Amino acid sequence: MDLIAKALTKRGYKEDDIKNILHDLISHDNKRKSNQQINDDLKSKIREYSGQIGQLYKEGKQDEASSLKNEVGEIKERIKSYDENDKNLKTKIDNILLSLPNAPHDSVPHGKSEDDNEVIQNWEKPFPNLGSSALPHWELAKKYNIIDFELGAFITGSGFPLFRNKGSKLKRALINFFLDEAEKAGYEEIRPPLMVNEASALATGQLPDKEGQMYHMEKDNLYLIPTGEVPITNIFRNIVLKESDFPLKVTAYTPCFRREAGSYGSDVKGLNRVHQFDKVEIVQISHPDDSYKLLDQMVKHVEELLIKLELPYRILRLCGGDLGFTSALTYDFEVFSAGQKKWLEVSSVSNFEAFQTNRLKLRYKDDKGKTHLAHTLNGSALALARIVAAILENNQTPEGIKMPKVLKKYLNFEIIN
RNA sequence: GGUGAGGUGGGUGAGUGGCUGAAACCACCGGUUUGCUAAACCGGCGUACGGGUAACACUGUACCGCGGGUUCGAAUCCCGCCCUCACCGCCA
Repeated sequence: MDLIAKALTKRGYKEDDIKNILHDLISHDNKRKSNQQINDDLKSKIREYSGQIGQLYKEGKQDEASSLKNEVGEIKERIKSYDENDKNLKTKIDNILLSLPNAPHDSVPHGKSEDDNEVIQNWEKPFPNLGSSALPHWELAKKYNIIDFELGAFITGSGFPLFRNKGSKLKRALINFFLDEAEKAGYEEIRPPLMVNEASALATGQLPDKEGQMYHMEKDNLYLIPTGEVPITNIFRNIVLKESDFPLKVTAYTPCFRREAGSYGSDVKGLNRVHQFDKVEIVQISHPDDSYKLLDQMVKHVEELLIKLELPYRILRLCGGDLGFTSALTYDFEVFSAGQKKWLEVSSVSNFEAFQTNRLKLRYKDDKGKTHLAHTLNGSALALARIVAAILENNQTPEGIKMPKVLKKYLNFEIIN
């Protein structure tokens, strides 16, 4: 309970709210326990009696049997109310628990908003010097006819850009590059469904927290995935692993769909924030003892990608107030996009500890045969839209936009002009 | 979408409404035995929520796809839903 209070405080909950939540939780739970004890006793009585009734019938003692029957009938009435009570309490408890965010790791800084995030690794080298003629990516996109925002808006709506020509090829190249790098790092590549059911969305914690951020198909009660994390992690729903299975590493390229309700202004200009974007996601299922070591590994992996793409980047540790609902510790990666002179978030690498596995029922047996919850981690490696924006802006020259060398083997051109 | 069959423990697979938390076999774990291996034999082998314990042990309840119902009593009967398989229809 102290842990919950501490966790919520760090996330910026008000003291009174915390008190109320805890009070409800404890009193409901106590009630449920005492309830269950009485109820179990009653049920056990019924089992005993019905056994006896059967016996009595065999012996032909109808009268005794029917008087017992009456007694069972009375007990059943009582059980009914206990059962109902139990159900109510359980849904109350579940609702509270589902609404509680994960507990932040000790290293998570205090703070209310993104302004309080801690820069743990800054960019020390100079930024690209483009002079005064530098264009933002949406103008470059138009100039070279590689992304058509208007056409995307015409077909679907704003925030659904249409990539064409070398823009389209650049995306394909990046996806292949990211997947190849993930494979080299030992991740199994999969192609998951892009829609998930309610159970899956609950298990990874998108529901109930992100209800309004997902596209929902009411008719079939399916959700368009907001990130590959959801289908990938749900591979492991309801599974008991052996200790020797760890770590499990899976990667996938998927489009991601987000409603981004409430966003506006320069934040959503061009590729900065879109409703559909491509992402290569990496996920690890870990032994609890190793998860922070693996988190560092994943951070390293993402950093390596940015270095290879020759993009200026910095790494932030999210503060309590900015930390995602499901995460215990998150590192964000931002790249500097020189046309806008702006940091763009391109990756988020998180350790969820047992938050998701609790909902997933993803456990493992230790050598004594006891089951424990595993840990889950994931990260974007990487999210495409903003990477494309940064590549376009940072690499622009009077002759055209130069492609990063590392993409050479994936592209049949070296410059967009 | 239509019709039919089916969903039982890690797997295969029994199961007349009470003696079934569930046979048997396989897998798995522990043990005995024979030079090793193999085999044979013996024992163990689910999850959740309670009680209990220092921790075990032990113990109550629930769970045979999910949710309801009938009954003194349900894996077993009834209803709804979901899923799987087969065939048909439609279709990239």
